[in-house]
Amino acid sequence: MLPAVAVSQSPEEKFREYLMSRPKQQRFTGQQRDMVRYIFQKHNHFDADQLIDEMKKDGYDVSRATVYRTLKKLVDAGLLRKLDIGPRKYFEHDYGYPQHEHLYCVICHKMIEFQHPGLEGIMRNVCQQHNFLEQGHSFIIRGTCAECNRAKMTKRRLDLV
Amino acid sequence: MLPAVAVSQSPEEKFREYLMSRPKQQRFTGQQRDMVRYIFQKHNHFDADQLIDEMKKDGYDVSRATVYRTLKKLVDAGLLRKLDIGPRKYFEHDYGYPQHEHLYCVICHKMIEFQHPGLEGIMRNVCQQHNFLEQGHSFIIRGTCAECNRAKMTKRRLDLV
DNA sequence: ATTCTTGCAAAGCCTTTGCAACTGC
DNA sequence: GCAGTTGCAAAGGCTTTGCAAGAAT
Repeated sequence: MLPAVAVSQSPEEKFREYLMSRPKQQRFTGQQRDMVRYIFQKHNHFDADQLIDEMKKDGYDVSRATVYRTLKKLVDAGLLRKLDIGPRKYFEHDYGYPQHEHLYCVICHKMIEFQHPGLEGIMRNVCQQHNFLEQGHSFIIRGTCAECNRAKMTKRRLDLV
Repeated sequence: MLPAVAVSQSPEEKFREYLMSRPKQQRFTGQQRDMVRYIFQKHNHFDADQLIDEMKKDGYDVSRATVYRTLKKLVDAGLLRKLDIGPRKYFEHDYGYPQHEHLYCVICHKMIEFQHPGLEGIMRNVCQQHNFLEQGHSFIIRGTCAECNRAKMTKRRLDLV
């Protein structure tokens, strides 16, 4: 987990502002407020289903359709980032959280965040070269994490006995 | 389009070899041969649907289910790479084609390939730091390509008249 | 002959949507 | 009270699968 980025507004305020400023005015409802608070109270990666399960387990009354609709708005508002990993769509904090990339463990499905000082320059470079206007990017390295590697090695050793 | 990488076998041969070497022996059928030849005769990015359409247009008799099944084998065999771009799954040559990353134009859906000498080192670095064993990666920069940017600018100029 | 592959259509999975009831402003 | 939101269930897109018929070895 990386250090947070200082922001002047709470996610909730920022979302209200986004809703107000649309060409077509949108409303800030109780369920949306619950979702924003719930999501920004912890830091992790989640997909729609996980969020629904967790929120229900914690006593919130959320409907699948509304969660999908609200997640879309949150991405649009710049509060969340969407990640495509294989067939699943994950979400993670964007507002108040630094830009980063991911290592994705194909065994335990853990996501490890990383930053690298050279990346930004490379991207700027490449885009310039192709006259390309970046809107966003995703850089995901797939493989096996330290723990799972250890487990595999232990297992291999046991198999040899 | 990048320069090809020299390989000793034809894609077809390499696929046969893969099929033979499985724990459970698999067969090389006419439809699979058609697909391998068709796919490796041109270089481009495609999804299952596009491939089916194009092959049908060119007079081949392919069924959706078999195309999906064969594409999966081709990825497994190391002939194709799979890309997740938003909701779509694209395929591209892996065998005989160099490692590269993508710029994806959100307007015209063009995919531009690029390579950058610094990337490999960064990845090796990051993986080492986390004791992570890489199996593959995807680096996709989303945005608007040179042509679409030009078109937008022209349009803006016209709108101002 | 045996075993794998094919094609169909049905089922799956995840996400979106039409619509009537509801609620924020 | 108006306009946007909700929840349901139904529809969507894309992919996978069960099964009987067909093909490869």
